[in-house]
Amino acid sequence: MNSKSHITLSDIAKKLNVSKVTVSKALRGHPDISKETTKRVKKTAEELGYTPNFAARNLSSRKSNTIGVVVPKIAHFFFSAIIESVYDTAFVNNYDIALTVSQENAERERKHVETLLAMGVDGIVVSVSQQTKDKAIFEKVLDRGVPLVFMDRVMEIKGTSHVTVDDRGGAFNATEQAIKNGYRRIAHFGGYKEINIGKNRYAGFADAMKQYGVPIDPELVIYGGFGESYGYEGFMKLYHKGKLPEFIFTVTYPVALGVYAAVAEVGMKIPDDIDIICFGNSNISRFIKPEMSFVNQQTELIGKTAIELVLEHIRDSDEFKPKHVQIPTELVLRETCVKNKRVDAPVSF
Amino acid sequence: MNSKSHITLSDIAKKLNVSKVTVSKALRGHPDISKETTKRVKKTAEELGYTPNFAARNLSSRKSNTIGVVVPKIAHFFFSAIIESVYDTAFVNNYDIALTVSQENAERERKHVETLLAMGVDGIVVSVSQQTKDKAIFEKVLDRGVPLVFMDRVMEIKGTSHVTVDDRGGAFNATEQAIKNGYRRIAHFGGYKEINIGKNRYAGFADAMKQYGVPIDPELVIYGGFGESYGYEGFMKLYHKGKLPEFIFTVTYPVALGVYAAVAEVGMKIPDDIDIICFGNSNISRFIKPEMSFVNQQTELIGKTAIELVLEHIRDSDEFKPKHVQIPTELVLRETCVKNKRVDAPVSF
DNA sequence: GTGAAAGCGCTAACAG
DNA sequence: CTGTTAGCGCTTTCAC
Repeated sequence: MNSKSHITLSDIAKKLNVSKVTVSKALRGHPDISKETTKRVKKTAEELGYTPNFAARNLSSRKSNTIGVVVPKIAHFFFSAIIESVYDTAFVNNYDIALTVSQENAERERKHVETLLAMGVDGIVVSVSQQTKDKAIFEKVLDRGVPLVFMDRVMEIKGTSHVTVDDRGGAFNATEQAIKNGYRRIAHFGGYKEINIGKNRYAGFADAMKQYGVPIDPELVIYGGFGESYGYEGFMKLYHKGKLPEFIFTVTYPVALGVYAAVAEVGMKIPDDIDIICFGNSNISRFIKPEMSFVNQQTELIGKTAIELVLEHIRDSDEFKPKHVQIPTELVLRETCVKNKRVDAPVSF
Repeated sequence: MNSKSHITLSDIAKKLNVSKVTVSKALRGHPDISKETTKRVKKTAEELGYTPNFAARNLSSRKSNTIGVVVPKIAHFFFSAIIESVYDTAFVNNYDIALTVSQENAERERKHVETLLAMGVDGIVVSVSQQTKDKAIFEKVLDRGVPLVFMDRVMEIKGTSHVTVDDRGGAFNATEQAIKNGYRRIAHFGGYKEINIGKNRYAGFADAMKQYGVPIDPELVIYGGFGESYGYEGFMKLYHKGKLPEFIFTVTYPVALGVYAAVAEVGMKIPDDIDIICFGNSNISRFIKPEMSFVNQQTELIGKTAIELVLEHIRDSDEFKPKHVQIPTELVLRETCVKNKRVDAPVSF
């Protein structure tokens, strides 16, 4: 704000010879006010170039019409896709978004939540950082009576809603697909096992291996992170050990991309020399050859659902019971994980 | 907000037998207040779980400590990288960011700017949508005395600062590199020519072609958009026409990625059958083989500079003269655009 | 259908 | 160093 004098409700009121209250109500389309007056008010507001003052509005109404969001990262397809959907969903519902980025840092996350509270947001949506252990700040949110929804990366706290992906089921399907193609030496690049998605995707992998009686080789289960470099390094480690698997199931698309690069570097070919599938997707996957098969996690739906859940909670704040929504996955087959490995000795179940 | 009663300044004041003002000042570390009192105040604030009310603070101080940002898209590396840097820079300066997304829609952009004004942000940073023609909303921002900075995609409006990339110079360097490698039939996939970056990158391309006396074949200059699909379609169009160039210079990394996919599909090889370079980069480029050479536009620096410029303007609102900062580019050579096309007939200049 | 009074929680300006 | 007074611009009763 600055020196320039602003037009306020009173200015409009004066000009129209009505009270502030009438103007305020008219501007918000309150049914108290006659169509006639409402029209006149809106017209002069327009003419005068009136801009409402949200700080004043929020202070007196004790609502902000804003949903606070905390994500660990932006510059990664998974999150940026979710965020875009979060913004779109808020937009159609006439809500604003206050977005903050923790950069995978728990302390920064805590500060951001404090800020959102101070801003008086009507609800908060969080995807926690990799570090986050302490629940205190989230309990503070609940204490304040602010609806809280976790998205993808969750904390188990009573009173909060969750939107998660069916990680275990999706991982099961991917692994099963590999097994049905005849693969037996199957590796899993799992990200971080401390985080729910790492844990659950491993579980789905293990489920499938067990169900089909395929042994898990612990040396082929590799952790380290969710980014490209971990895929690259993981592959190289196995390669240099001389312990290459026939197949790799990765916890994220970026990890798989790292594997692509490593495989190319050592002069091997996907899917003939080593085959692969991943959990998740990317906007560019259509343009990376061979086009990878993947477990689709419907990012758009995740963001949309999270926002709709907070809104539901906000609007229904007495009745609302926290919900745990699980977004189903879809196995999408492209050019990897589609050929039968052992043509000479087909397996059937 | 909700039923739960909040702790306010008065509560702390009462408990400590001082006035609200003292508490307010102490909490903000105002030098008026003694160390002793400040300490006590902060301690009880902590104990009581005090959360400041920004709406009240903003209303009374007429500042929001927030910078509004409008970008056309999030789920694209270029913007998400800038946004991350915008957030980081604001964070170290103790400012909040109010981010909005226009989705390349001028009307939505206008609404978002109105919202930011209503929120009373202290400054605004905008990267305009592809559609934007009307300057009115931005002039309104200036009218209100709110500092305005354009970032990458700019509008020519007096009183605003600009952060742009040296598009023309970078495009020149890329094209020159191709020419020096012996290429003559050079195509340019240029995005949209209506937008400054499309215009300027073409200009740099044309500069180089002219300077080295290489004719531009109009059929090899293709427009359509900044995304992958335009690269794919552009290549296919030329391919089916039987008018393939030796070399393509693309306006963005995604466009080049589309070309990669198309080239692979028709069974050709980069860089041997057709060579390429692009303007811009992506977080995944290291993992796409052959690794593309590119014009680096230092996304991080763009976001950082934009925020620093608004802050400078905000802090110095009388003295400040709008600045036009141009971020230099760097030609980064990897595995494309590095071999001399005509080994038998080397060219020199 | 309209308006008067009161106050949201905080900070600015000044006085002591 | 501390406190008093006033008011930011709006919405919420509740009376008319």
